Amino acid sequence: MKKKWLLKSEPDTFSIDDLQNKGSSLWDGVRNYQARNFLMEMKPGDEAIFYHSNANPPGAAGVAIILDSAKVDPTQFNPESEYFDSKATIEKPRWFCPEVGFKKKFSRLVPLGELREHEKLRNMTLLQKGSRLSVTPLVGDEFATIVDLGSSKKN
DNA sequence: GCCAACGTTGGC
DNA sequence: GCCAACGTTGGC
Repeated sequence: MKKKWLLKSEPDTFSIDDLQNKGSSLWDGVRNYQARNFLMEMKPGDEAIFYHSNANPPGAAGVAIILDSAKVDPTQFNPESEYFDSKATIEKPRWFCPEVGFKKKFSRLVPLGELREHEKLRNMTLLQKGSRLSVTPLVGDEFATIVDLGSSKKN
């Protein structure tokens, strides 16, 4: 069974356009255990909403597809990297990242405010108070609902 | 830039 | 194991 996810990224760092240009990318740099556990659950063929956080406006920007399940995140071993983790060792890596491919960019960015207003997205993890997780599962028809919004004109 | 809501760290 | 201090996230 294919699962659906939501991946947050700051567009100043890595945007849907960057993913489109590269075609695919390791989803590295996640340094939160709960988010990591979700990354490790991802399977090839799973799809994810690509969400722009810390943007103006923040919102859903497109769709990504998981190309390969999570493997060891190489940035944790690199002292030059901002994601370096001195407590991680080759024998006991802490962080893992899947390979993520570009699927599509929405015809319009669906702003956070509009996601909040949508009846069917009421229980979405992203919208819960204080939710800062950068990787969350989508349930029910949340994924399809957001894709519909991103593929249509604003009402 | 502000600040609420978290997560992590480290002394005890 | 508790918890205060600190750091980060992310909307506004």
